Amino acid sequence: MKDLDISEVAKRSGVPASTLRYYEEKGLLSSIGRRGLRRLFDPDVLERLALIALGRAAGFSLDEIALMFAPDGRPQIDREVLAAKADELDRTIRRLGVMRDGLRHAAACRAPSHMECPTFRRILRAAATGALGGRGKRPLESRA
Amino acid sequence: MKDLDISEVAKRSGVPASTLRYYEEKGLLSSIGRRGLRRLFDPDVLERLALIALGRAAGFSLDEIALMFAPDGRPQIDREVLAAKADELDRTIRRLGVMRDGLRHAAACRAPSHMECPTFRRILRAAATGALGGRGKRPLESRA
DNA sequence: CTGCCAGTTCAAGTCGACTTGAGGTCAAGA
DNA sequence: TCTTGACCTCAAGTCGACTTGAACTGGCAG
Repeated sequence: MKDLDISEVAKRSGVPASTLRYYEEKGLLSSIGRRGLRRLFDPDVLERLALIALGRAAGFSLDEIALMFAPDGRPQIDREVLAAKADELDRTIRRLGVMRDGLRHAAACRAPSHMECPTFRRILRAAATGALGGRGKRPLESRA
Repeated sequence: MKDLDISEVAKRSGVPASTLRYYEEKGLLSSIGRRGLRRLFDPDVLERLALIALGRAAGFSLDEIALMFAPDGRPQIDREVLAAKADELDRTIRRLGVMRDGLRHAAACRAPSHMECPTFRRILRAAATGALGGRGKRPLESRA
């Protein structure tokens, strides 16, 4: 009785059934068979889902993650790719750190208007020149 | 001859004309008049655009940014909002730092398969429990 | 045997920030 | 005066990761 049905996988992993179907369609995971119409999953799928979640948390797209699984299903992760992503995260972290400090400063600044604060104006200039990467996607989810 | 036409603003700010129209439609900025059909902008719009770029870099949505401008056009930024965003960035930065270290480790790890590396498995468990916020939006643009 | 309902498929919708395309206007240079 | 072409509007498309809805199926409890 090891095989799991989709709701069981959803419950144990916290991933909605619709997402599981979507992942299967995308080739990120596969069901081991069917009982009638219903998918049956090998319990290993839970580890696979953890790997996917990890990849997502690291900023990989689903397509990138798909490439990290060898045809046989085992993770086959290129160390260079990992290092490159780590470097990318490093740059992002630095950028966000600058922003955070700027926000912190602006929040505490006693100048009557932010525009009169030299620090704020300096950061503003950086933003205007694109140095802060203002054209990127949103750095995180607000969860609000 | 101070007023700028849209291509002039685009050139000086680096923001495409289509985006400028979009921003105007969204209420993030306004043109000062028209010459025929053509919009004319006050040079102040460049500062406004810098502010918008800054807000985007900090992770605010366009709607949030719109709220930061008082009806009279001056920035009217709630210090609490700034502090809250700074805190949010702090959490993101910490999360990304964990990820970066994990990636770095996995990239350097000599275990034959990542699954045999205790550190990797520990991070994997964290991802599985959602501790790494795997359900958020992508942390940054790959720019690739 | 039968009805229920969890599960299925496939297409379409959502969200945010823009971009693109079709078709129209008009100030300015030749 | 006529042509040019930058600008205009409005609708629709794009991208990624899913979610939602309508219509359908079939294993299992009664």
